[in-house]
Amino acid sequence: MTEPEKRQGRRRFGTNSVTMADVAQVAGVSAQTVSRVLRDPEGCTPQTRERVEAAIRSTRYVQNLAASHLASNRSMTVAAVIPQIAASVFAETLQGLSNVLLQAGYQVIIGHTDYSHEREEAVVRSLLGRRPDAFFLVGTRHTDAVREMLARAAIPVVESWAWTRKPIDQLVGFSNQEALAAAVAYAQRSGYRHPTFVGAARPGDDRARERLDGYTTGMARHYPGQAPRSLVVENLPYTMGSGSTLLEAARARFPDSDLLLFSSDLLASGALLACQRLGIAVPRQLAIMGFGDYEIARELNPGLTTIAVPTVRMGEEAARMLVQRLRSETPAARKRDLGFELIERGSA
Amino acid sequence: MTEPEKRQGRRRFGTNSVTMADVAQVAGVSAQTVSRVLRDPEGCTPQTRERVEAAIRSTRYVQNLAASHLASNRSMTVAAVIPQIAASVFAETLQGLSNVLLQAGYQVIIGHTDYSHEREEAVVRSLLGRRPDAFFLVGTRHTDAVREMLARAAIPVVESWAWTRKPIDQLVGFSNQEALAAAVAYAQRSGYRHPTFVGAARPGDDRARERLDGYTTGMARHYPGQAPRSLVVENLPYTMGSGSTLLEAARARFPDSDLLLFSSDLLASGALLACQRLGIAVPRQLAIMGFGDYEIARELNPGLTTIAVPTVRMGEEAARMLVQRLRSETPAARKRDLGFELIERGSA
DNA sequence: CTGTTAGCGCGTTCAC
DNA sequence: GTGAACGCGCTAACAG
Repeated sequence: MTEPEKRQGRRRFGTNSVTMADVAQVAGVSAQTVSRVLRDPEGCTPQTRERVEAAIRSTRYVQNLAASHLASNRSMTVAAVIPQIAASVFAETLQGLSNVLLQAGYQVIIGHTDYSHEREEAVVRSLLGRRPDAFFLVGTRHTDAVREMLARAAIPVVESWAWTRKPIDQLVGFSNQEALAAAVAYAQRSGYRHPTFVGAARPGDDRARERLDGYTTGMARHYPGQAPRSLVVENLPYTMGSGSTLLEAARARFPDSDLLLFSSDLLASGALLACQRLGIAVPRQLAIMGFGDYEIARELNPGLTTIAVPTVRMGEEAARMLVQRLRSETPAARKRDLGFELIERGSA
Repeated sequence: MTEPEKRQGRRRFGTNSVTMADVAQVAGVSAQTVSRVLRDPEGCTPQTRERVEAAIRSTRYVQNLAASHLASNRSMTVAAVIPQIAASVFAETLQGLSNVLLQAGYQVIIGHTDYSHEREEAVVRSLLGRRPDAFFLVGTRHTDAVREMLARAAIPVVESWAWTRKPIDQLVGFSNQEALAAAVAYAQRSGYRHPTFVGAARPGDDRARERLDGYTTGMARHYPGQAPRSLVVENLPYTMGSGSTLLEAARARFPDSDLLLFSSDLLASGALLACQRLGIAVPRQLAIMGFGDYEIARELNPGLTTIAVPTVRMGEEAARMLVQRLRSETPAARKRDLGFELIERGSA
C-alpha cells in the first residue's frame, strides 16, 4: 500500500514482494526487531512481538530465505542424494528424513543419480551450489571427486542403505552382504539344495552388487563344495516385468535350481506372479525369496519370504543424527547399524 | 591457498568456501568477468574464458546460488507440491517434471501435504520463502489463502492431476469424473448389472472424490433407475491391505454386486489378491476394476482392468509449459487435457 | 530489550 | 569485451 521511497543512485529492480523493512515500518520498529521476532520470539517483549506479528499478518510477509541464508551463512536445508525418486523404498527413506528434518526447521532438497556415479558427482556439485547445511547420501561408495567435494564443504554427512568400516562422516544402515548371507543360511536350514541368486544391477547400484557378494560368501560357508549360481543382468529396469524375464532366464540356465534369491522384492514379485501364469507351484516346484519387504510381499499368494530393511527408520535416524550435529551437540554415535530381518512367508 | 586480506571494520564470519572474487584473483580478471563466463560463455574472448574456467577448476569453485538468487532476483527453482512423496504415481510425475526442468537449469523443491488442505497452506507458505520462479501443484482445489498467496507471488503456476474450468493459472491434467463415467459405461457395455464404487478417501483427496462423482453421474446415465452403490472409507491408508479390507466390507454391504470399481489400483490389487486367497473367481464371480494403471495391474493374474493416466507426461508437460513461461515465450495453451485410457485386461 | 551499522556473494548497471 | 560501484534482503556484531 505505502509506496516505499525511491532510492537514489543506481536504479535497481527490487522485488515486488514485501520485505522485512516494510514490516518494520508498519510495526513501527526496526528491521532487526522483526528479524528477532522471527528467530527468537522469547527474546523481546510480548507487546513488541505482537505488534510485529500483526504487521507480518497484515502485510502477508514471507521471509526471503535466500537473503537469510546469505546473511547468516546457514541455508536451513539438507541435501539428499538418492538413486531414483520413483523407487518406493527410497521415497520412504526420504519421507522419514523429511518428516524429522521439517520439525527441526530444515527443508530437504533432493537430487537423484539414476544409479550412476557420474551423475552423482554432477548432482552433488549442483546441490553444493545451494550450500546445504548437511548431506544425506544413499550408498557408501562414491567417486573420489564426491568425497573431496564433501570434505571441503566441511558439513555433516550421513551415508545410508549399506555398511562400511570407513564412512565419509556418519553412517546409518545395514549390511547388504550379511543380509544375503543370512538368506543363504536360511536356504540351507530349510533344506534347499541349489539356491541361485538372480538380480538386475544398474551400473552404479553397489547395494545390489553387495548382495551378490553376500550370496557368494554365504554359499561358501553354507554350501561348501557347491559353486555359486548367479544370474545378474545389467541395465534391466527394476520392475516386476524384469522379474518375469529373469525367471525364465534363470530356469533355462539353472534348471536344477530349487530356490531363487532375487535382489529385490520387485523382481521376486514379478517372478512369483509369472510362476502363477506358467503353472509353476511355489514353493513346491520352485521357491522364491525377495529383498526389501515391499508391501506386495505380504499380499501375494503365497506370501513372499523376504528380508525386511528399515527404509523409513534409516531416514528418521539419519535426520536425528544430522540435527544433533547441526545443533553441535555431541553425536550419539558415528555409525548406526539398524539391521535387517528375514521374514518367513510361504514362498520359501 | 592464498590467504585473503582480512577486511577491516566490523568482523564478519565469511564463508570458508571459495568465492567468485577468489576465482577472479586466480584468473587475473575481475569478479564480474567470472560471472559473465558462468552465465554467458559466448560473451567474452576464448582466452579469458579458458583462464577463468581453469581457475574455477583449480579452486574447485562452486557458485553460491543464494547470492546469485538475491542479486538477480531469480532463484532458478520451481516448487512442486504433491500429496505424498512415497506415492508412486506422484513420484513419477515428479520425475517427469524434474527431468525437463533440470535440462532448463531449474531445480525442483518439493513439499508434501499428506492430502490435507491445511498442510498445503503451510507448505506453500514455506516454499514461498525460497522465492521459487514457478509453482507446480497436484490438484485444482485449494484454500483461498493458497490462491491468494500464489496470486500475490505473481509467478507461473501449473495445476495438475485433475480438470477445472478455472485454473489458478495453467492446467495440465485429465478429468477424474469422466474417467469414472467411462468406467461405468464400460461396465454397462460388458453386461455387468451392479457396479459398485469402492474407495478410500483421505480428507483432502479431491481427486478420489471426483472419481466418486464421476461414478455417480455415470450410473445416472448408463444405469437409469438404479441407485448408485458406493463404499468410501475415510482415513484408510492407500495400501494393498486396505484393498483387502474394503473387499470384505463391500461384499458384506452389497452382496449382489458383480463389479467393484476401486478408486485406485493399489486398492484393486489388494482386493484381487484377497480374492485369490478367499477362492473368489475373478472376474466370473466378481469383477474388479482399478484406477491408475500401476505396474502391478499388468502382472496380476488375471490382469487388472484399469484406467491409465499420464503420470509422467503430466510432469513433463507441466515443466515445458513453465519453462516456456519463464522464458517469456508465448504460452502454447493455458490448459492441456492429456486424457485417460481404459485398459481392458482380464479382471473385468 | 532495541536500534545502528556493515557486509554476506553475487548480478546489474554504467563507463570505458 | 572488461572493470568499478552499488545494492538485492537479511542478520551478526556492537552500542546503548
